[in-house]
Amino acid sequence: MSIRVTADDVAQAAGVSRAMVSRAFTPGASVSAKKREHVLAVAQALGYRPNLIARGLTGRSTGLIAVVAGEISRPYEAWLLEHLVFELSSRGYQPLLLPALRGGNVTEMIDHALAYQVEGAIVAAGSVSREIADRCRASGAPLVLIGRVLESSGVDAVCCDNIKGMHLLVNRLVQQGRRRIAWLGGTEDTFSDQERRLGVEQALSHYGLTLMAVHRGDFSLQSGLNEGLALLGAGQPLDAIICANDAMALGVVEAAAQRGMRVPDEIAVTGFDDVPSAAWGRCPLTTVRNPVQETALEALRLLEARVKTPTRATQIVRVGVTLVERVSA
Amino acid sequence: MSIRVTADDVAQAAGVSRAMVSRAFTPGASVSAKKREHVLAVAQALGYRPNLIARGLTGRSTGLIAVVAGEISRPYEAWLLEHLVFELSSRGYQPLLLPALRGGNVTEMIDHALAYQVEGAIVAAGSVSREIADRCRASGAPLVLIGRVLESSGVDAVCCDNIKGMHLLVNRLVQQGRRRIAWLGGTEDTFSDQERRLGVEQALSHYGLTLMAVHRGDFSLQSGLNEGLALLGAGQPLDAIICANDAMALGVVEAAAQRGMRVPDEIAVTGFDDVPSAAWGRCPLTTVRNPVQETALEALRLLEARVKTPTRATQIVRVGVTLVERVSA
DNA sequence: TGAAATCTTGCACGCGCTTTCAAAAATACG
DNA sequence: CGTATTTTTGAAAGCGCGTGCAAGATTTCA
Repeated sequence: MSIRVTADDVAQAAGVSRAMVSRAFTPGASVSAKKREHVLAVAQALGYRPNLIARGLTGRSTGLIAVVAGEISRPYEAWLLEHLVFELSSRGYQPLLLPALRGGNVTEMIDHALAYQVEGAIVAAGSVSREIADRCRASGAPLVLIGRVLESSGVDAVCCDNIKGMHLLVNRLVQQGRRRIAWLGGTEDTFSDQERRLGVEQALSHYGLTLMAVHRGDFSLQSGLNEGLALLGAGQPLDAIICANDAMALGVVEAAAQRGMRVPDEIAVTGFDDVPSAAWGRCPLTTVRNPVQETALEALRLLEARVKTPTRATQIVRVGVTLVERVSA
Repeated sequence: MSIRVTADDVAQAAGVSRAMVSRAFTPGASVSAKKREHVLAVAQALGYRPNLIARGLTGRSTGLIAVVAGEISRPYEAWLLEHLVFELSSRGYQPLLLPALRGGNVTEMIDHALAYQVEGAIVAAGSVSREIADRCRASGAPLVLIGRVLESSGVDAVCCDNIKGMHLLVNRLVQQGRRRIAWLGGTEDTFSDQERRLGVEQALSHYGLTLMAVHRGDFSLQSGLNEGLALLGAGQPLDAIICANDAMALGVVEAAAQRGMRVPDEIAVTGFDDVPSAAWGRCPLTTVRNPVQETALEALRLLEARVKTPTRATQIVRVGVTLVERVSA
């Protein structure tokens, strides 16, 4: 078997022209059924598959979609990525995975991916500049954002309803009689962090309340533990800590245990996302369900819609959230 | 700005031939420094980047590497994938992510990736047939296996020392005086499952012991809980449960809590891999550290070495493991 | 059976790029 | 200053594929 079998080899072996081979692999092309079958059989025997790279060159689609994901080892990102990749490849696309390096330049990564003639890009990490959005548009590769919205920039996005989610959580806490509430935020300059905090403050002010303390972590379990210890040791009597995501909430639960405080009796802790591990462990989390599958689906829908109609109006989809009541609050 | 700027456009704008543009972008090519600079400047201004798809067609490398990962939402797979992707892209490769669907055909996926002229494939999930290994070789795209070994088939692989890991664990349990030991295995037909179980039985027989019970889960937390409840409720007095991975061990810890049994006093539980979450929660796991970063690095080294020397002898790298002593055993 | 309509097929071109080759320019050396 | 050597450059030939076009084969219909 040769190192690389091309359409020419198949044509020769099947006694037809090279064009016929190409047509045999193109559904709906003008070939007699008999000949197509024959060509396909020969191709099979020779182990031939059309070179998708070469095909992409002729103007036909490459099927490549760039996916920029955050730190995959974090539960939410991993969960989302899994759905994204699954949906993508079951639709015949190939995900080109770009890591959003710490402090790494998403712009540069997308730029690089563009050189592979990707048909589109799904960005679920880092922050995108208007500039890169324009580059994508110029290349005809639509951009879809997940979990972040680039205002008034013509970029489609899908994002859960952070504000409503936090309203649900705050309502519950207040109804439980909690009044001394602290906020543990995530990485600064993060869209989710900003919207979620806004949601908390809105809901609180509706009850005439304000945050008693504000700390900031980096969305990781470890930072949840650290900041949790700090919050609970500050001498200020709190009765609830609202965290910007589940991982940090889990860390805070741990911190409470280390401080000998009972959750939820002495202190309530809430998360956000409802990642799989939120339901487990010492204290199952009361949290907000962020529907990943629906998110992934919507992102693809947006992408395909824009490929089909590049000029359609920018669309920002807000997927719905629901309160998940477990034991931590 | 045109929808797609090509080398021709740049050549025209810079007043040189298209070949010059190509050379300007090829390090070490024969171009005068002055002209290269000029061309690069014009290219920059026009927003030109060489089309990597077209470049790949000319026989130069595409830089694409297929990565087949398992269920990304599982901690170990996510952790490994993160390292893999990071190392890959910091070396200038682009990971093409292929999901190993449940019951999905790894063969078919790789076959598809081959059509993208990938330079190699790293398989960390599913099981590969000899057949697909041959196809890869024929295409000149080396295959590297992670965590699984395809005996006598000329496929390079990197895999941790499962046997030794289990010896370490069993030694510790026995030294603690535990004798009534059960095994909770993972998905059947899995290389890790088989080797790890073998390791346990070897070590046990060295002490003249045998397993008191054998159950099987699917490497998930949930199955750990289910089987843990079953094992602990079977009426048979156990003093240790050795699990095939951390996730199941965490589930068993949970099961013990539900049964009102104290870990490690009444029952010891051990994991394998030392995923980040193993150190957390109600009962930090005593486990075996599976060095992911080293694994990822070795896999790339193997890949590159074989690309460079296709005929080199098959190499199977066993990365070392260490015992991580925490509280669960 | 013959002409018109319909399929089927092969040729040749182009996608955007790299690279060989030979010609042209620049440099070296006597 | 002339020739030998080296460097720089452009023309052209692919890489593997899809597709428009026109010629050839087949079918249809009168």
